[in-house]
Amino acid sequence: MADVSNSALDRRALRTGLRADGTPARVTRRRAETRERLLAAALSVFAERGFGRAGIEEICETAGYTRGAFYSNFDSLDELFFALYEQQAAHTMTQVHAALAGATPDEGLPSLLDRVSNALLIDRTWVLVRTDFLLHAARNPETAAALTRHREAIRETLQPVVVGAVDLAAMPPALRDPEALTSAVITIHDAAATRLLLDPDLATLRPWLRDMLTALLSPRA
Amino acid sequence: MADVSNSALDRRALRTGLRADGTPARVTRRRAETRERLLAAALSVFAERGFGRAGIEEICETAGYTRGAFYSNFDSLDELFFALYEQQAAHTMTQVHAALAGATPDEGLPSLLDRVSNALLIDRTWVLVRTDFLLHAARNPETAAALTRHREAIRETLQPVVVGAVDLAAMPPALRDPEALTSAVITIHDAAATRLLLDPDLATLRPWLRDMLTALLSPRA
DNA sequence: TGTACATCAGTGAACGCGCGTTCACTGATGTAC
DNA sequence: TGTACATCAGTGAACGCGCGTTCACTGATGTAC
Repeated sequence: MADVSNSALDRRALRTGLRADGTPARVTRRRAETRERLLAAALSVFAERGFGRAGIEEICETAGYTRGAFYSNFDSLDELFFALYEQQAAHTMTQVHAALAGATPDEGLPSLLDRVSNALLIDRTWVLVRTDFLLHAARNPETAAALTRHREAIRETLQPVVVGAVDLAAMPPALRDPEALTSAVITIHDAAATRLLLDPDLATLRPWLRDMLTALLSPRA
Repeated sequence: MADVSNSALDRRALRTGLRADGTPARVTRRRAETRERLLAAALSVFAERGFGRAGIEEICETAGYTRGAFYSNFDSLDELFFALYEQQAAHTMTQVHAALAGATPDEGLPSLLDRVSNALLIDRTWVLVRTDFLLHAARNPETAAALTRHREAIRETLQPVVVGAVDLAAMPPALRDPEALTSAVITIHDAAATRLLLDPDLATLRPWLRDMLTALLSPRA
């Protein structure tokens, strides 16, 4: 006599567009657009006020809906935040791939990394929200795992490029390992993003980033 | 007929312990302790919940007071947050000075920096709150100025030590400037703090930090 | 050191607003024929 | 393509809780003598 119906599961199914049997349910155009607009509004509200001070009301108003629309699409602000992160993370990966795809075979690493970071470091808005997400992750292991996964994916994409363009033997011991070296490159990029928070001037940031990467990767005696 | 009394000023005077004429008013022991306990409670609540989700009620409860005590000591959460930052920033400076004071003249830079970062990088709690403060600063120029000032102070303290122990001529161009070099050292330290958010294990972080600094400061051909 | 008095610091009750959450309803969208 | 019908997605009103803020009050602290 197991009760098959379960309202929480049903709602989940509704939101994720899966029927009870796993069949993808129709997702109407209208619904998809509402979701998009809510995500876009959330990005802007999170950036402006911080995740902790962003309200459902405010996000819906920004998106041009009433609060019911939110509850029809998400269970909680946390879920929306997570969805937003995944959307942006996917977008980031696309950008990185695009930047690398344009590479000529004999192009130097500095120029390559320049192009990658020009693609990534445009967006103060996203740096603000991403940092909030980092803090959220620091307090929530599940979120931390997702974030770490995404960073790993980026590292794996970048690693062959970095290793192919740097003479490992000329690196100091701690950077002779490809993984460590690529992580270090990403860390420098993170540091640049942090600087962007205090000084929004990209014109000073870009050369700084380039200089730092060049310094890190310059060959040793 | 200028009206000399002004209730906002009066309240400010009360809080800061200044009379209208600038004379320091008596600050009772009781009051000072209440303030301390509120700051300590705020640190813990901010760390646990994030600044954005921390409530006055929760902080007072943690400190063992009712909400009135808060309003008797601060005008707003922002003001408390700022006071907390200044307190901790002062503490940080003390720690840095203490770490440098213990130096022997012929001690190597790596060992020195090790001791500095051992003094600074203990405290995940404070890293959490400081990152929140950074975000707060990113949205609030006045706060950003205070934060930048504090970072400058640290750099000025560290700079002679770094310059004294590194062969500038053996650095890549971008790091030959003492200011840039010291900033870079601090940036690496920041990056380490960020890592602490995702992986609380100090045992892996400390060597990482040391390796990164060593790599950055290792002489070039 | 003790007492009387003045001021202060924190209490706790009261108020009210903002907003999260729910839900019956309706216009919008999609489907069947 | 058009119409009738079924389902869905978002509306907007209602509810109520949590909490920020105020304030008259009182026990604590400090001062004068």
